[in-house]
Amino acid sequence: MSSPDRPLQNPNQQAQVFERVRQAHQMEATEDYVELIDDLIRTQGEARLVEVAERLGISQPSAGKTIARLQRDGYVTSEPYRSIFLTDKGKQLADSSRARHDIVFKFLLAIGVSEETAKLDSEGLEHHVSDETLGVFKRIIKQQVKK
Amino acid sequence: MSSPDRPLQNPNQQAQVFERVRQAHQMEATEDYVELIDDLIRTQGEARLVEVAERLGISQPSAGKTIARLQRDGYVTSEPYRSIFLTDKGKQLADSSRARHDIVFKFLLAIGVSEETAKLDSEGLEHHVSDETLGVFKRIIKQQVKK
DNA sequence: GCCAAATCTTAGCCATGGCTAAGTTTATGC
DNA sequence: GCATAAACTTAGCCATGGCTAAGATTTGGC
Ligand SMILES: [Mn+2]
Ligand SMILES: [Mn+2]
Ligand SMILES: [Mn+2]
Ligand SMILES: [Mn+2]
Repeated sequence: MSSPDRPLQNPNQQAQVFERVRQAHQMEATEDYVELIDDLIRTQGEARLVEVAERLGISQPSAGKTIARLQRDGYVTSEPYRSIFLTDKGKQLADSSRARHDIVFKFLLAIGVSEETAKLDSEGLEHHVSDETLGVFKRIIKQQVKK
Repeated sequence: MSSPDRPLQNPNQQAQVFERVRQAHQMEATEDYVELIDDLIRTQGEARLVEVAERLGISQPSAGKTIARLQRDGYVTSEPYRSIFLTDKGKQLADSSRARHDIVFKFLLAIGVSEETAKLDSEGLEHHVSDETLGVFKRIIKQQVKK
């Protein structure tokens, strides 16, 4: 029942690890919103607040507040009572976020995770995968396809 | 340059995916704290606030506030100016969190990610891995060891 | 074209998790 | 054992991201 040794690492190193997670979380809402807005524009022609809120499972005022922040930070534009548009910056973030999300999703499928679980897990995992790890994921997806 | 089809899923289903990520994030601080506190008790004999704060890379008052919440929720006990102890509930959460964290870390190593990146990525990823995916990770770690 | 329903905004609330500044208590060194 | 340093608490600030209730605007049906 004894647990394996786990020597403490350098305090400053460890602090940098947690700092990086906090940074990832700071971008998370932004990435999920622009990705969703882009999906809605592609498939429905426009992104309405009511639909963004419904798909996130939150209230319209909550979604509206975050949209205001996204506008403040230059990811979207929106006028009162109108639908939401992505800026170039927002579109670029949406594209890269979706690409990363898709790789994480396909990777999970490739190693044998079910569709349903892959969909659930990838929504959270996507924001914490480094470029290096993403590269490894891509390689494994390719190998799987070959077989 | 065209992107693959990505039909929108059912709104309610999608909302449940995001709801699950929000739940995971709600437990995240708790898990990281009890895991760290347990590590400190194991290796240093006790967990002092000053060290918790230093290793998380945040101020002492910030760490203290979260410790107060953990106490309120029954994960730790602490008296003013004394070190921090885990309750049974806290110890159990620490153990399962560490086990999961270790599996995610070792899985990344097993598929070819570097030590440094595995350490960084696993700190965020650990909170979003379902039991099903964790099972697949374990299997792949075992296979790797056999080779 | 008008009324009702849908959509969106505004106002105000809350919890979490960051911060700094300043005060209190405990520990340490001499 | 006393002075100083270290550790901890308190107070008060902020941003994010949830909520409800209620008011404003737009849309759609007839
Ligand atoms: Mn995504
Ligand atoms: Mn996501
Ligand atoms: Mn996360
Ligand atoms: Mn973590």
